[in-house]
Amino acid sequence: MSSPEDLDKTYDYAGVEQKWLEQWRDEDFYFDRTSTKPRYIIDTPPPYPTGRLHIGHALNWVYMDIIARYKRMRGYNVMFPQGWDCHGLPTEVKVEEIHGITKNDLPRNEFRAMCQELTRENIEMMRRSIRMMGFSVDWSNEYITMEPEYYSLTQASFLRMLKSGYIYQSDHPVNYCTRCETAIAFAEVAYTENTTLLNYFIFDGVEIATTRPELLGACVAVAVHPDDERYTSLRDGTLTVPLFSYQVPVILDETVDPSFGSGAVMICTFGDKQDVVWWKTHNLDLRKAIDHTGRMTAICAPYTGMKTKECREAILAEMRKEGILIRQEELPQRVGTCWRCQTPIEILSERQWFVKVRPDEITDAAKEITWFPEHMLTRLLNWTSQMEWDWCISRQRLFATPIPVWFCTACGELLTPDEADLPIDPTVESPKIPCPACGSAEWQGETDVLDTWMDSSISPLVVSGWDGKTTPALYPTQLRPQGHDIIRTWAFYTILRSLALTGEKPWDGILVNGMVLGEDGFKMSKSRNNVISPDELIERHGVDALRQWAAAGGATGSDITFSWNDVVAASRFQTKMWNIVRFSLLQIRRDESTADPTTELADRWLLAHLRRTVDEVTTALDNNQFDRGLKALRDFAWSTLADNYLELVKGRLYGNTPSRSGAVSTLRTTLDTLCRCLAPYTPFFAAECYHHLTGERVIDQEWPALPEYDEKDLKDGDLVVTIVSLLRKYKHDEGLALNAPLGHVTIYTPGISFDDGGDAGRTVNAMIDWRSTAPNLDRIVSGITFNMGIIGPAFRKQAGAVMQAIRDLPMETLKEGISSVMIGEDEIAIPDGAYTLVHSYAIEGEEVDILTIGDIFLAIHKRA
RNA sequence: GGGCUUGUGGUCUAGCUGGUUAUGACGUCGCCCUUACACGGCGAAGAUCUCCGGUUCGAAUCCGGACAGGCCCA
Repeated sequence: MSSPEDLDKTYDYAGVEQKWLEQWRDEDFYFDRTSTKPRYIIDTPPPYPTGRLHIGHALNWVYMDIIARYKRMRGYNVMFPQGWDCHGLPTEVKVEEIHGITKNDLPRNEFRAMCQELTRENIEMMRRSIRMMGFSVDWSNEYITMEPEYYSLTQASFLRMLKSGYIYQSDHPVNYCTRCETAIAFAEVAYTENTTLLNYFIFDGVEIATTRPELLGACVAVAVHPDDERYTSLRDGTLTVPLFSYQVPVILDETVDPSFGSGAVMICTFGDKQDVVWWKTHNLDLRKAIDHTGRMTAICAPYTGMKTKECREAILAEMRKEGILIRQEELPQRVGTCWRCQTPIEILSERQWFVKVRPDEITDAAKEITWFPEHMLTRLLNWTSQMEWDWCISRQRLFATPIPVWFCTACGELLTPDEADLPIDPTVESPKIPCPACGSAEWQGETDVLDTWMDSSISPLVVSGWDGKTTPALYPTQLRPQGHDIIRTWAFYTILRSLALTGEKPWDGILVNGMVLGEDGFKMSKSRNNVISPDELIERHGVDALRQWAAAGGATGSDITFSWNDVVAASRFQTKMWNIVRFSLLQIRRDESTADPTTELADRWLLAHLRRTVDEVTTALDNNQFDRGLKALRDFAWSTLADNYLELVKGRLYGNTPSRSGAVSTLRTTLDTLCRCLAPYTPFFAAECYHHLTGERVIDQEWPALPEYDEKDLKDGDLVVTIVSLLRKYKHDEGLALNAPLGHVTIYTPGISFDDGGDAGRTVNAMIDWRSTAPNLDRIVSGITFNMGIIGPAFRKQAGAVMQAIRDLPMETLKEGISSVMIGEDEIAIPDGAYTLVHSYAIEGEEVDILTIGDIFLAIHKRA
């Protein structure tokens, strides 16, 4: 224990945080694979290594770290691993930018190496941030998806799902980004609003409206509604595509909206998702008009090689020339764009790899998982139930996990590697065997790579120690913490993959955090200039203040509006708490007695409240209600302990009575307990205080377990506190200083006899006489109030009538007390406590001021 | 257009399995530098709980509708 003189007057968060960062060892937070304690594995979200941790990460990691630290104190063997989800386009783009190249300028492997190098640098920067924030990460279980140990597992998972029929390849329309030159999944499509032109033109005599005239060369049919009488004559016939002069069938389909445009729709492969549906149901031809670089193909001659936009203008110009363009209207629309680069997506038909989506399996598993908050489950269920296409997992990129298969150049036979040989890059390595089907020795490696979600969706398996084959003994994990923005992606894919690979759910629970909004209430964005960086916050108020903000800024799961106020309040709480510790240490240090401490009512009362607070915090943390727990602790420390208890016992602490050490020992227990409870929230602050108090490390302590308390101590203590506060208010109203002598006060507590050990009198500087009898005063009933909590349930519909009947009784009757009341012919019993009489007092004899709390009277004798 | 969600003093926020006086913070006003803390203490003012309707003896809380915001999607 240190001497109080060592404690600075104000809490130096920067110094303290630095000190404990140096003190904690990585080993302190390791998961013990040999332990017999119950396990608690957190499936930490692996961030994309941009090099910067943003405030949303901070929120997410604070939740996890609170849980990790709390569970350790509760006796769990906790794994809080850190992963890095490396692959993806942003890094490719960044590398191109840094080196002034495009990825096709150099060999695949050289480009990948550049991506890896940048990623390693970024990971290192983010590691430093995570360490600086004191997150108790288990670095012995770190994983990096681009490293061979990890992506060989990604490849193994691919091969297993290929074997079990979950993965197949097929020619199928996919969402395609022509800038990134890759297929993307629906989950990666973002939608933006804009206005486009709806062009009306004559299509072989029929008026047709289209927003995509550039796809005219990809037209494969014209569709009309079967009941549309305007087009009866066209049924079963064909039309000639203008400008391109080839025949397309006219088809009938109920889903055509006759009121949109002219009621005739041109179907192209593919203008939108609806085209795909019609194309499939009517078995239409496939005409590929756009290639994967976004240029028009040979079938679009003479527009071949043009970008879609140029082609659109050219075709419209040609239509005008031909005189078939009738008019153009503005049309608001939502355009699907690539979520990474905002380029409008095209729907192209390509040979791609797919994972089968089995919505029922996923739905069932999702329901077995405990969702915090519960309603987030609905989002996943809604998304799952409306899945129309399977998940396209192949990408035409470079920095990603290679798809580990080869094709025979002679016969097209597919060959997969032995799992023992993973990881492999099929574009670099070749099989040593000839083709089992045709005997050819020429192999072509698959150049497509895997969607990054294929990497990250096995994270719970990997941290549980998956060998690529059998379900790990530590599976499933206990908790997946993540944001609600990626429920349809990461949560969805992880459940799907877990079921495909193990048949089990990946986690027992999922904790979904909200987004952090800027101070203006909008999503943080550079363009709004409302971005707050964690660094800025830490610089100004320290890590613990940031953590308090994250924990208490809002209810778990809801979006949290950033507020400097909350951060400042957090930092003030630390100062307050620090001063409580300083003051207490001064008192503890003066404690020379070795005898058993004499406890007073106030001491027992404080411990009762402490126990209740611990219970509240425990329940809150067990239910991921971080804000509730922290608020309970702040309220207890500031109000109950500092403003009430310390004020009550100061008199004892300053004196030398035998009950002094009772107060000291109470303070010791209370601060010890408070530090432990604060440890998950503000680990640096708690560590520092605890060290001063006990000389030990709070991270080595167990969660507090306090004895049961006596309800009477709680009630009587509350009464003393109320009395003190009433007397303070009285002083305030009388214009007296709070420490001014108040003279003589008689307190009548009829039926209750208790001993406050003189604490109340010393606190308000008065001589207090406690009487367990009613005072000898004349009193007049001046009104009545009803306790609806009793009246309501007891009388239901009759409540109003009962209250009126009681009000109608003569004051004299009420004064004597009633047990029943007549309503019409019926006698109705009135339960105890159903009403309270409001009194005024007639003062006789000595002139006293009267204060009342219920039936308790405080008589203040104006002269001592 | 659909699904989910939110709407509480000047600002942010808790409560929302219905029950006396609606939580806390910041801000505002008054008094107090009482030997831990003025980043403090003691008090005060400030809310028709978005609006309308319903259920109920009783609604911030449950139901329906409107308006507004957010997220996800068509």
